[in-house]
Amino acid sequence: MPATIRDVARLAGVSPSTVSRALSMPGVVNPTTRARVMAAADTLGYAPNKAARGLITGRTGNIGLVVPDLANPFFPSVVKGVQARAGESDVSVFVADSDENATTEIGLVRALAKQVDGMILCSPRASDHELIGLAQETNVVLINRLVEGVPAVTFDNREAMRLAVDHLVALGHRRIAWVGGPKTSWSNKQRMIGLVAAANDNRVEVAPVGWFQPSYDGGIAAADQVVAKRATAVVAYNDLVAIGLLSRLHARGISVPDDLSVVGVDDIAMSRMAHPALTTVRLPKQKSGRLAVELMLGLLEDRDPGSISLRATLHGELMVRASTGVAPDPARP
Amino acid sequence: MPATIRDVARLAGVSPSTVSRALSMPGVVNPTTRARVMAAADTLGYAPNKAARGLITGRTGNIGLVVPDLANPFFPSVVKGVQARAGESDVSVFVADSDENATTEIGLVRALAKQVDGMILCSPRASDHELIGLAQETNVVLINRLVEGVPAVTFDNREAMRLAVDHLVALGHRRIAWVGGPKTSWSNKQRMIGLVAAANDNRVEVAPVGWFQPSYDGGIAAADQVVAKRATAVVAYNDLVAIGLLSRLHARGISVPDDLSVVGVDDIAMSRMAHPALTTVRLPKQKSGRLAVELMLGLLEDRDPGSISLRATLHGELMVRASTGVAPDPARP
DNA sequence: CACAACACTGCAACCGATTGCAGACTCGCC
DNA sequence: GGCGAGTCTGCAATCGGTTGCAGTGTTGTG
Repeated sequence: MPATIRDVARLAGVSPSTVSRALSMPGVVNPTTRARVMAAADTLGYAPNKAARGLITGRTGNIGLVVPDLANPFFPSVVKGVQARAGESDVSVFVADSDENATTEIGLVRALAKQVDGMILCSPRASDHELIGLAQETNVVLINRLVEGVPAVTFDNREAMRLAVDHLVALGHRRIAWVGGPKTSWSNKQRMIGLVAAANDNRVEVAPVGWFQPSYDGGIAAADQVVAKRATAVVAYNDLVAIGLLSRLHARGISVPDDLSVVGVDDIAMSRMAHPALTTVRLPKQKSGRLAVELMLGLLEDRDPGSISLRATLHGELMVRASTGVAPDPARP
Repeated sequence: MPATIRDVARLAGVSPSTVSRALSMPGVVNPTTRARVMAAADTLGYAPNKAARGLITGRTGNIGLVVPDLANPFFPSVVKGVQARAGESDVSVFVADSDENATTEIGLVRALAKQVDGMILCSPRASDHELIGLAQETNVVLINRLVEGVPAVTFDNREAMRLAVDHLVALGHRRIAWVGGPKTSWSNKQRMIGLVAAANDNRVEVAPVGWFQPSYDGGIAAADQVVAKRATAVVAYNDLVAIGLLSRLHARGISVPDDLSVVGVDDIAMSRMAHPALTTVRLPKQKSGRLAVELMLGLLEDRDPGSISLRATLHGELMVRASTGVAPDPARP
């Protein structure tokens, strides 16, 4: 139904090859002819079929993006960053949601791989081994995950946790509970390590509470254990968990921040809407998406590995809001 | 780099055509041969190139989905529904975010149209005219928008508003404020009409407050005008707006639901996390996505229009939570 | 045993684009 | 006028598949 290159060629009275050249290699074709072709293409509303072009050039002008869960507000921000940067270079983005499932994730990559020039995987759930496998089948850029030899954009998790801890220490907290995310999550591990390191440097205690779903309900589930730890502050794996905590703490009549300070990580939109508004470490989510696309474009540009940077690390920023305050006076039980 | 049909053919010692048939028309090929082909395909990890197949069959096995804003929690739910249903039929989904921009939206559809069998547009921002245009260029299914002659899945907005109004009336409210969404939004119009109709039937007043961004900030912006309307209840265009209202009302010391009851529409995840938890009309978001895919598959199956249903209407469900209560006693100022 | 019917399989064309190569034409210069 | 260089254009092959048609081999029947 839509116009093909042959339709344009016929209307312009030239061969398809000339149309192709007129459109993608200006200068090599006679200006007069070119104008005629352009006019014809215009009246027919012609747009080249990217898939067909991809067959022969090996470049589709598309990239794929897989995220674990679009319902987690962290990811849409990344998606927006990716789409924005991709749009600037005229590449289309195919987004897919893996439902937090490693198998689905791999399946999606395989299904999309042939139709795109490369895949960006955000917080992938697959194993290092599987990711390395994918990376040699197709161009892969990771976000929020570090795997040997695979280009990646990551957040400086150690630094992020240091920001959180320094803030709490400055408020007089000496014992900090930690509500972990999924046990197998790479970023969870990084954050845990960062937290412990920052706590040690400050000579304050860390009380780990275990591993929870990175969701509101995960926070709800963790809250009572947090209280039992008798810490004066708690750092959660991410904002969603922190907001779950806030909710359950409120229900139990525990005052935040008077009895307990709460800190999250991510700074999703919901965090400033929470009661009290959540203190958190803002991660540059959109920027991570933009950067991932840039790495990808670099990968595609020169196949020569080593000539471009394969790593980018982004820094977080502490957003102090109402969920943190000075530690309760220990003299006052 | 990845295996082609020719590689498989060579390994199995047959021609490419046989491989093609073995894979997609079982029964027409000798079981022994078929087994050999399957084995070869397996060892090579062969998967047909959908784009190439699409060239000749006219079917790519992909569908596109455009939403206005992935950061609005309403849309990811729809996306998940679409992906789930599509996955069951082995079709891949390409998701794109139009940034609430009609021009971007159209551009995305055009860019994707050639690489997919059809496009699902959720809450499109484009004009009826433009949508009709798109619908004759490619297969289009709409969600949450009704346009003459274009297949669509919609929510019963009138009924939704009636549920909200009946609930409030039962609680004794006689004057209901209405915080509208974007002026040009189709669903906003429908909800406004539904609200007024339900109010008239119940002989209660409606006090419209104007049009606002369908976001948290939109709710914040509307709150003071709502208060000035001296209504005892307010219905917001959607939950995001309602939650914004809650926040600003709280800041002003207005008690919800004692002074003012608040009702939203959508039932996004955030609504039950709000303080107080938001009473709202739940719309079956995932289901709308699933259904849209089903309409699309029907469209693709038989090109014969008229043989399949082109319309589906989904019903909402009232979720009573803590943000609504009995109307304050008018005798007690 | 001859011949028809049938089940499989391969050849070749095609989908919509790109591109190496060669042919046609123009132009300039001797 | 003839020749070489240079510019532009078209032919045909190709990408990875699918499919109509024809050809081969096997089987069944008279």
